[in-house]
Amino acid sequence: MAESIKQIFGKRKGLFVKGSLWIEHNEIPFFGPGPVELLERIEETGSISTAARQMNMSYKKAWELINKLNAQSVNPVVIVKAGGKKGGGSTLTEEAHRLIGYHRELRSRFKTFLEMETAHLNE
Amino acid sequence: MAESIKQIFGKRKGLFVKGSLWIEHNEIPFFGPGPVELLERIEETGSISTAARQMNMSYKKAWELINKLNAQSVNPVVIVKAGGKKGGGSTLTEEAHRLIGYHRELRSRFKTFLEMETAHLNE
DNA sequence: TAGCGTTATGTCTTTAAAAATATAACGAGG
DNA sequence: CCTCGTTATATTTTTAAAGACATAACGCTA
Repeated sequence: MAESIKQIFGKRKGLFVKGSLWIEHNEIPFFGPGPVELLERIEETGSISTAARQMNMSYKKAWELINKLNAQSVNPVVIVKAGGKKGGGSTLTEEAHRLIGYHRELRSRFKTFLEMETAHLNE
Repeated sequence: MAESIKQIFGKRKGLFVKGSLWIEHNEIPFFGPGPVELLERIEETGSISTAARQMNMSYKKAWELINKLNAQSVNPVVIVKAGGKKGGGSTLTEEAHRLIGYHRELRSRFKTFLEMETAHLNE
């Protein structure tokens, strides 16, 4: 079956099954690969702005992501403080750590799925 | 594990794992859900333009999709004829049928994957 | 050869998303 | 009470995608 597909393209290489994955809460998509990396970097740096800089993301976009994330969960996922020592900063809550861990596993399973489908496609 | 995630959101319902899937050939994405439906409707109607109309898609966009599809495969997937009886028309080749069938199966497996992950997420 | 419905393209406008820019609030520490 | 780096937010500009419009080519049929 699959080998009859790949020969449509002639070449052996360069045929992949790709995809993207996210979580939706009440119809609102809220957790793709971007937010996860942002959370991880916030944990490392303790700052939304430097985390965003590292990812080459505008502070505004990062802040909006965090804001949305906090709004959709019962308890905030990132606790933020403006002003004070070193100007302020942000730290992750337990919920954030759980989300990161879960998403890592989910993405790993998805990666396996895509690799299997790609292998199947290339016979 | 998963139940400790869902309680972050408080509510029981409305939590889904969603995703999208496509095939890439030489880094170029070329086959998502849109093109499949277009192919199916071309088969039914024998015409790109009426197929596009049915999907509420502009003829131009439909034509670009078909063009790209034909360009990336060794043999054309849709054979098109301008002018002639009834003004012309389009028919699918064997390759198109194989693509449609394969894609249907692929999407079915993906659907199962998403449903399993959603169930797992909601415990 | 005129008419018809389709394929084939170019261009222009509209819309939406992203990026850039600017500015204010915050609050501990010097 | 001033500075500093961060969070918070509004406004403008740029860019990209989609859509709308217009027009020509095609070739069978009458």
